[in-house]
Amino acid sequence: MCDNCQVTNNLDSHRKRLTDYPRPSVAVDTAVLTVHDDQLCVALVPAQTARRLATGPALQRLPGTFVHEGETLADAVRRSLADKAGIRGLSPVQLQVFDAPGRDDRGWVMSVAHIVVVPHQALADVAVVPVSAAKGLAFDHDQIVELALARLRLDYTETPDPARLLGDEFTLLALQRLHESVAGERLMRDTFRRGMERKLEPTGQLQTGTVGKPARLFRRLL
Amino acid sequence: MCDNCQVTNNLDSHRKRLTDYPRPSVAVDTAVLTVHDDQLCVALVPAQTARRLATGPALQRLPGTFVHEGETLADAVRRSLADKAGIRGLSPVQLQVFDAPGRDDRGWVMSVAHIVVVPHQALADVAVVPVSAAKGLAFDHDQIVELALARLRLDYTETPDPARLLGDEFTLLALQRLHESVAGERLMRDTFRRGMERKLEPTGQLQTGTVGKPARLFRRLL
DNA sequence: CGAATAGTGTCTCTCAGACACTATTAT
DNA sequence: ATAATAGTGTCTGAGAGACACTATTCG
Repeated sequence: MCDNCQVTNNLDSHRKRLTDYPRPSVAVDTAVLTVHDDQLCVALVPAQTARRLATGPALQRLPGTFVHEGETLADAVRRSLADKAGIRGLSPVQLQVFDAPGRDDRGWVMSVAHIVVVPHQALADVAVVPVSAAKGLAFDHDQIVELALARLRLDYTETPDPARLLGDEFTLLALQRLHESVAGERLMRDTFRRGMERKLEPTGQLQTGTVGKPARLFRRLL
Repeated sequence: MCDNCQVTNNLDSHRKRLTDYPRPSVAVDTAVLTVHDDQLCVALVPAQTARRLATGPALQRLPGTFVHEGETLADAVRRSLADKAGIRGLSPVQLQVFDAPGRDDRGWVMSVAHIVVVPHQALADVAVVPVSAAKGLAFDHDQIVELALARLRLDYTETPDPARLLGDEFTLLALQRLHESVAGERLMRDTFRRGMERKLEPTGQLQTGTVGKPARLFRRLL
């Protein structure tokens, strides 16, 4: 047993040692997802890595930052996105730690992957690409996008617009279009309506100004 | 070893070096789960905290350790369990990072919670208590147990003994008893058999030496 | 034999998938 | 009127829940 870690016998000696051995840098990297033109998209920023400097072609990466002392991971996510895109009021969800030694050629860096979902308008200043085109990213960010995608799709199979991209009131058609964009495939109208209508309540109001029979507006239950 | 050197080579000059940031200590804490006497149990070790020194009553915690440089989180989990219980050949599954500032009164410590499932015989040297009795643990370890429980139960609803507690061959009754222990409740025989038999194949052999009609032995598919 | 467990059959209810039909609006 | 969308009805097949029945072993 390493005696840096065998610390439980004497608290005072351990207090000294906590900062005495090597510690990793801890970063957060965030898959910022949105829907634009019926496409599920992810925000990317330019990467500044040794590989880019050496080989030329511009690498892209997910926005991220190192965690500061006294800050939670979620706070670090919010800070990095506020700095890079001016987005606020987010609720980051933690996905997984990426800890492979050598994943970052700058040294010992662990990254805690997060997911955040925002309306497309909030991403005016950021490059956004369809998730299908987000390949070949820096570090292990391809994997993070994969994970985020799987998580988001799972959430959207169970709950009507859990990320609240549509606001509080919406029609069933708008909801279905959104869920189809997230899923990346068409959904059956009957099954979708039956499944979702149980988790919604009608507001009593109708949508106006559209072609066809006016649709009822719904609100999320609970 | 000097990680400053390997860092400075690759960094842009205008960037801060990795080691210029304050870095957290990163620990792993593991919910070691097992089934004993039809009860789902978790391994606990004595905790040595400031609170314990102040108030007297013995606190318990999940086994854990700080992560070493050049080591993955899974390796750290294996090392901590090999040291404390002599267990080997594990496949730790990562659950979640606990990062609340102040969660550890020794300083800035993040803990990556893990789950590991082992046969009860492997835990001879460790104190094991039913999960229902694992309350009031040190740090945020109550939450980790909760999470681990939810995860394990989810896995066991979908797959026959995913942790392979029963070995490679078993009867449907043994499998059902195990799944009931994990779930903490009785399961319906019909539904359980129908659901599981699709994911199993009969070995062609029968169990011997038991009361009643001899049961077929099954093996996991795939 | 009776107790205990294994394995099969079958009825009902729910729900997904699929299709058809009616209703209401804009152009 | 026609296109387009909203909403409802209904048939079918798969599967869960529930119960009953037969089969095989031990003591």
